Amino acid sequence: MDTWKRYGEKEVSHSMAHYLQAVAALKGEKGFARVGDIADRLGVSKSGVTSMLRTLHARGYVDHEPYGCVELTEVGRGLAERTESNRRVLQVFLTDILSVDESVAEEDACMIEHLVSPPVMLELLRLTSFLRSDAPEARAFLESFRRGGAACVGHAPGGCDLCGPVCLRDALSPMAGETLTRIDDTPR
Amino acid sequence: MDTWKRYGEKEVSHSMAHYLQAVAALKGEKGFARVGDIADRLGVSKSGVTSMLRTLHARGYVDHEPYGCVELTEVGRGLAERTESNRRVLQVFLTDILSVDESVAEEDACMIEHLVSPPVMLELLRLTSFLRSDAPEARAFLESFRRGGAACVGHAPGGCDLCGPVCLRDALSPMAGETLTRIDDTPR
DNA sequence: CGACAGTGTTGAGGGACTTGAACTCGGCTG
DNA sequence: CAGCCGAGTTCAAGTCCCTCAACACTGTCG
Repeated sequence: MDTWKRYGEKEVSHSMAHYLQAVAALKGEKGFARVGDIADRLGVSKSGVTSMLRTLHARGYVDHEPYGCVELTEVGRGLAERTESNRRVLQVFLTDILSVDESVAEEDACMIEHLVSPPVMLELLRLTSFLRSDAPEARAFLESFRRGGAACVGHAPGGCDLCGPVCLRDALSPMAGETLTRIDDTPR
Repeated sequence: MDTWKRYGEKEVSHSMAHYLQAVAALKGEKGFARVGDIADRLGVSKSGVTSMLRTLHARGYVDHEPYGCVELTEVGRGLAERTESNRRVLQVFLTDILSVDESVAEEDACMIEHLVSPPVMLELLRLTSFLRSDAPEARAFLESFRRGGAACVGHAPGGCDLCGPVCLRDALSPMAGETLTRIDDTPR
């Protein structure tokens, strides 16, 4: 099993994804993206930007002639837009459905936005939009869920069906802060 | 905005998380964890293992005297178990709720297991277990959802409420393979 | 005891990403 | 048109994680 090694073979790394998003955002906001603006926006040095642009150019994601502005290629723009959409959907799922703090949601979304595969994003989008719709099944479910629906059905010393030998709830609760208080064992 | 920079400041990196999980798994399976076993399991060189063990030891996650077996510290065991639980919950959410292919779910879970924060995991666990329970609201909702509930409510040229200026569905569909066929615009 | 096989470590080196210092480019300004 | 200044680049260096090659340890068997 070496699924885990594919981590380094992702189309874009976390850094790359954010450089691409920065370029796209600057183009949108000011019409052009310069090295210094990218550096400021990302909080990195200009030399770091130059060198990352070299990498991104080598991969065919940006065009950048020395001392000039940065342009996204078709592929680069697609990646930037996809990452941005992923982030947005994740953020909405985390805040609106899971009711997690805005700031936590933002951070988590930012961490994983570039790692979630298209099929998963597509289904997550569908789930989120359905849950946010006014379909009666959705409203009924969400209401129950928000009132404190199940956690760890089947929870028992030595293992629950979902989280395995060491209950996730037990492992997580001490670190989850106030969220903890909403969890209890009484399902439905 | 430099949330994105905290990526490198996570408690454990992707690699570390998998080394810790490997040690925990080997201890569980054979009672002890040796350098070579860890290397085989992860598909890395033994020297890589030695050097990572040095790093993990420096952080207080493992004990390892030269030429001896590897032991997890309390903290290390906690991290390994938490990551493992995260993976399991994510996997179940992806396969059972989002109905994503087993292999895709496995890969995605593996990519993000160490990045998702405890409050999010806790709520995701609650959502997943509630949706899998036999509560009537859950069954009704899931049934509708599986029949093809909404995607991109509000979808319109130029932007949908959820996925932003560039619709996630449009960006994703060409790459999502067969999943695509299950998506259409007709909500409920 | 002593050599061998298996196991583990060290060390040199590489790729990705970052920084800071020093240098270059290009356009304003006096 | 000379000088200056802001913007961008190059270069050396550092960190993380990995590899391969060479060396060191350990336990077993003759």
